[in-house]
Amino acid sequence: MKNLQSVPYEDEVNLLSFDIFKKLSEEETSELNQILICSTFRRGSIVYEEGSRINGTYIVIKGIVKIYKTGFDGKEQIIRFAKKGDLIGFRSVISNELACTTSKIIEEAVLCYIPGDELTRLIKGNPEFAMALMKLTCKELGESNKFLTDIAQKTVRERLAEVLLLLMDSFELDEDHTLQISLTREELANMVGTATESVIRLLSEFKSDGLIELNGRRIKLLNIPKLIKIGNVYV
Amino acid sequence: MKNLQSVPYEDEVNLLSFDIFKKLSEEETSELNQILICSTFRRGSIVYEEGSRINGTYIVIKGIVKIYKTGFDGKEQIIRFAKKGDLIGFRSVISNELACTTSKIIEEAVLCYIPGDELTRLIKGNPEFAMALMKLTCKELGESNKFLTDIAQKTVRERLAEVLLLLMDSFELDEDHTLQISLTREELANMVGTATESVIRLLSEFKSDGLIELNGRRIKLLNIPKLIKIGNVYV
DNA sequence: TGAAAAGTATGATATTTGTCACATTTAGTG
DNA sequence: CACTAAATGTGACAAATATCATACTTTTCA
Repeated sequence: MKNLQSVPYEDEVNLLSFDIFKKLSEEETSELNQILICSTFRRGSIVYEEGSRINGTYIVIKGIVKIYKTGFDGKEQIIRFAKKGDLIGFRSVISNELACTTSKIIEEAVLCYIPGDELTRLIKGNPEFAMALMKLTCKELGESNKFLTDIAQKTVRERLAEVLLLLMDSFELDEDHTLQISLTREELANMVGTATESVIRLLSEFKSDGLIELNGRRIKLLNIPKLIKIGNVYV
Repeated sequence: MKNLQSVPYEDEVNLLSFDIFKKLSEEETSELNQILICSTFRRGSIVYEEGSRINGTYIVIKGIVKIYKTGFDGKEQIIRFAKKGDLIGFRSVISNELACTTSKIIEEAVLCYIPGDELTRLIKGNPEFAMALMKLTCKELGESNKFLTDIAQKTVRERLAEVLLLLMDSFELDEDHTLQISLTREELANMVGTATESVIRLLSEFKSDGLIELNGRRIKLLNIPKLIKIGNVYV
């Protein structure tokens, strides 16, 4: 139970560089800047836990946050990963419900806290901002329904290929075609919705089929068109 | 390809009786009333189809609408049912994407069309309304993520019990403990995310265990606590 | 640095669930 | 009302996936 602390982050944060805040006025931005509390969170830290009350939202300045639900038997289901520019926890603040997910840092992160009151004030005071936030939520809802359908209908093999491609879209590949996010096999399984062993087996299979290359947790995508075909992924 | 037409609906519609419009002012309500186009849709009608552009949203005045996505192999995944007071199609209007679901009438319905422009005007002009709409979306997102986790982790048996309970919450039981919605076994399967035959088998099993009683498509819930236990449903 | 913990890998096996075939019943429609 | 299509029900079987056991490897951190 260590690593749960966060330390203040002193650098300047330029809110306007994040899409979601683009619509804010100068005053709103500077006011928000006054209120923001930014901290560095170490790997493994829990930002908030499912079932707890959240009184504000966080904007991710850097790092990666894993957002997951815990099933009744304790197994994680990863809902999404948040990275630079993403908001986390804001759903529960708006709907005024207890957090329905847990947020855990998987790559050292800087997060800035925005109190719920301030968020509400911005929404009510700035229709353009409200609209942007609503768009964001609606897109997320669309993605969630899409993935729901995939989990319900696709095989594990298809879903694994799809998840690799989703990760590619979110975190890009480096020059070497390697996924820029490092996940354990168990985490991959918790995204795909399957057993860890199944992911391990399928990854080896993809590897021997020349679709990917494995170096510990680093995954290199060698044949993207084939992965698209296997995953039945249509853009 | 019949039944696709809708006929004008002439009765008075009292918008303020719907939660989502409670925050509208008198002028806004009467203006909206001018613009609303209400129609009766027959069973089987398609309101809008996945992939098409939607330029407005519909409020359900009466009846039941099935909202589903079509998987790559043509199989339906039911996302939700909309009933009196629910908005449909509004997600795509806000996010300005093509419809990501199809809406089909499964019980004769009256729907009123609200053009996207009007919806946007209301959101921008009335922060309370914007907030209410956002709450709605956030709740839906929470439910979607919850169900995603269930589909990923629970067995078909658990999910079927859960779905019966969800239907009970949405559509209530009559005095006779019978679910007030009539679905085919295939539709149940398309909610649960399984094969039709599996639903048929499990329903008979529930029946012989004395949990439910079947009369064609009418399902009577006899032992709700046991269904809760089987479905691992925690409120 | 080195021990403990966590993660990865693989085989054997059990379980769940889907698929196919076919009979029967029910519902919708001219 | 009768006829056709759709839906329901059941068995046999196949396929996909989970589970368990165990060995090996890597990471973590005291």
